[in-house]
Amino acid sequence: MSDKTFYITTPIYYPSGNPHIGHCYTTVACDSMARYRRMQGYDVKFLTGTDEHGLKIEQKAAEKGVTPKEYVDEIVGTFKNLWKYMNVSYDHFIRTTDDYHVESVQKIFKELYDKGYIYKGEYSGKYCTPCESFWTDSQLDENGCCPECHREVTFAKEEAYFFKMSPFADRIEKLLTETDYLQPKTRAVELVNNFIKPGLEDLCVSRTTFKWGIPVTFDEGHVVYVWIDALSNYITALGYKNNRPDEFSKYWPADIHMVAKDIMRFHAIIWPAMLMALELPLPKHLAVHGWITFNGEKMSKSLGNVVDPFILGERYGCDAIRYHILREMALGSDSSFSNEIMINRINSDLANGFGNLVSRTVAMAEKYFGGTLPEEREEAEIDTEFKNEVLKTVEDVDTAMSGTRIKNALEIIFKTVDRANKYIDENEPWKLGKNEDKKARLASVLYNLLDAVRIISTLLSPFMPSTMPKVWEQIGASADDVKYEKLSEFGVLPVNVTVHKGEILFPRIDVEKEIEALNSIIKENMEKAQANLSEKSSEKIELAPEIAIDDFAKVEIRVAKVLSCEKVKKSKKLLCLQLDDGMDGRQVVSGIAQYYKPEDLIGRKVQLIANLKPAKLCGIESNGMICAADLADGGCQVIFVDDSIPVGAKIR
RNA sequence: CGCGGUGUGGAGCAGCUAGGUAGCUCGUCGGGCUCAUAACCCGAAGGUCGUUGGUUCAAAUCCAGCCGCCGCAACCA
Repeated sequence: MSDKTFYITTPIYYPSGNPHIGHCYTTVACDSMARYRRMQGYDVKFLTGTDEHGLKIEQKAAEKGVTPKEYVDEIVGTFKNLWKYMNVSYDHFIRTTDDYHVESVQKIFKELYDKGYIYKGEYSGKYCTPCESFWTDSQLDENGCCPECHREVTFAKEEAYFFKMSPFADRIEKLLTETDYLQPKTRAVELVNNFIKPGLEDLCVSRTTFKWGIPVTFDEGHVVYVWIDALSNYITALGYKNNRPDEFSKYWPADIHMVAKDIMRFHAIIWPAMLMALELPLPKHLAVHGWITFNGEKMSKSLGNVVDPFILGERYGCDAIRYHILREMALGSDSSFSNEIMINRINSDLANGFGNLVSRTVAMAEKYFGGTLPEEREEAEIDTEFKNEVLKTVEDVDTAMSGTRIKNALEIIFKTVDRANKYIDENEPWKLGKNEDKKARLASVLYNLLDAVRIISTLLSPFMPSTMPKVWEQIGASADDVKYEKLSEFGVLPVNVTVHKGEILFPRIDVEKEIEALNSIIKENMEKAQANLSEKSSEKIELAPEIAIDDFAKVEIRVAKVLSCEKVKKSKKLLCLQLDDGMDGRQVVSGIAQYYKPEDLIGRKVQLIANLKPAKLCGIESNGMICAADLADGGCQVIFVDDSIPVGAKIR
């Protein structure tokens, strides 16, 4: 093994549900980076895993009537199966329930406490007693109630441990703005402006409201909250402060943490702060990629618009799925996945481009030479140019991969595939084949093509590891021929190489037929999801605690008429309504902009909670609220009042 | 006036840092070829580079304003 090391990680995924193509995205990208570096001779450590603690898992397990551990064990199994299926070559799979991880986290927590970075304080906020949960204001539902059970919340305090972030603010800002830690860097400004400039708040790192977590060793009742538990997996997996073999000194700091943009913040700010507090070196790069949107919509499990990666893989082969994922992936921006884009991509690049190149080259070697090339050769001037272009790809790919630009690397390789197809036309081997005098020239052309395929397929092997060995078999390349060191020259395959025509690598897909098939699968899924939703909502109606008539009398509901209505600028959800309430008129802000246009409301009569304490939303005063019903699909419908009822009438 | 990004032929994008013939992939049309997975190769059509103004001999590129879209933050009383 080389002394050059390469440590790359995926986030650890939260096993509250089965994995989907979004998880594949990050994991397959890391896998191709890991395989690429391994091929180059690096001593690679590739880590993935699952983040298994927390309230949500505890609750889901309770719903199913199993222990949290039993619950996650099952889902972790499906993650591992998917990675196996997608040919993901992780070196270690960490689970935050693993003993060594628990041990390390407890030590890390204690160390931070001893160093004075963690202190005991009070966590205060809106608390829902039945759910035993704290909620921030933004998590509450539209009535200011618990988002889980929709009961009233109370203001409460509990003891909690906090991690001091402020001492690290300056260093983190520099890390983000002055180094190339963050890829792409455009997001640095966003982070600095939104979080660092307003002042970093101390982070709550323990909870007493649930049990399913790592206990704080020196204070019974407290469990370590997600941050320290989950983020530290990147070092506990290396044996940091536990009895696993010490790989920490070898692999740390990590070369790349790859994450999706939704968890960028934690890896860009909190994780560096933790490492600074522990006085450990910082990771070299944080590669942030965008979301996947499917058919233009955000992917959503509850909507059911996600096609299961297993099903896609079964239809087109896992390498085709891997290729599509990697080819569309870009750091920073979102990528839109649609069945049509995917199928067209597979057809044009893999079937027509690469697959067909291999097929026609091998077929000609068989047709003209019975499979084994003769040794007589005749090189031409045109060959040098071709060879140089092919060899150039190797360095270009390396440049792209060094910047984690996987998509770019694939673009470069496929440009060379096109070049090779063109080389065939330039030489018209089918004409050479008809002329006995030209056999030596023909042998040279075919040899150059086979050797070019050797280089191309070797470069592609980190991205499509299942298919490339089949290519090597077809072009008669030995394991030794496809080593990375041999990519810098032509003439590696044996002079009298023997080819073996095999099965079609990437069959062409019938676009219309497949899209129809996939759409019906999606439709079925969505119907199932809908059915699930309505089933759940009908089962789960649970009333809020009983109230007395006096309590109800406290609420004053009156009929009001909407005089005018406009969107609150700079907000997505808010409409600002001017109401005739039978008194002096009033202004109410309501979060229904996504469901109603201003003109839909003007002139209509609505129910107004008239004695609600005024509040400011986005800087605009709101005096009361409008009654609306929540719909099962997450939408909302205003309760309009019959026009015959006069404005100001009291409702009870 | 919260912060940031983006707007380029039908679609998706590159080019903009260091101004000077507008480029790539897919699609469309025409031609060629027949070794190959109805694949491959060549050619063509198609763009006032969001809009208005400014700087300059010269602006997709620099500056200012406006419009549209997206993301983050805020926010569902």
